[in-house]
Amino acid sequence: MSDEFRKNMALFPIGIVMKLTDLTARQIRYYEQNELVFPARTSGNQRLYSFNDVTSLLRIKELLEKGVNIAGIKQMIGPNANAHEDATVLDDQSEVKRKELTDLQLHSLLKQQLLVAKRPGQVSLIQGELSRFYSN
DNA sequence: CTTCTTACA
DNA sequence: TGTAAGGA
Repeated sequence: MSDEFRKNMALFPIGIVMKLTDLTARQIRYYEQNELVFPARTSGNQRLYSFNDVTSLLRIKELLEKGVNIAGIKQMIGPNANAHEDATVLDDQSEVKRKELTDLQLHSLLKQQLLVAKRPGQVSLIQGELSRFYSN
């Protein structure tokens, strides 16, 4: 029940989100304009994204690549953001989709840890191991 | 150096 | 979407 809290904690700036999602700052801000994501702001007006925001962006990216437009995505995000195939053009098996989402979160988590450990000084216990799985 | 907004190609 | 400009 407190896990949700951490997932909703506004933690990373747009630069990190760019690496995590492979989206440009332009795109990320654009999606925000269209109310697809709602990042928090720092006192200095800097955007801060939560884990959930990153996950949302990854999902948005997915849908966009499948040919769904902003308006379409907007409609299927608020109400029931869970596994739903709008019978029209979406083709996912609820079971498979759920696993993919979990994997994306895991992927983000690992990358996040890598990034956090990169700055301070090479004092990470997992640095070596994880480095072999990610190019960034 | 990173991010922000606005505006134009 | 990309990118330049001008400020924080």
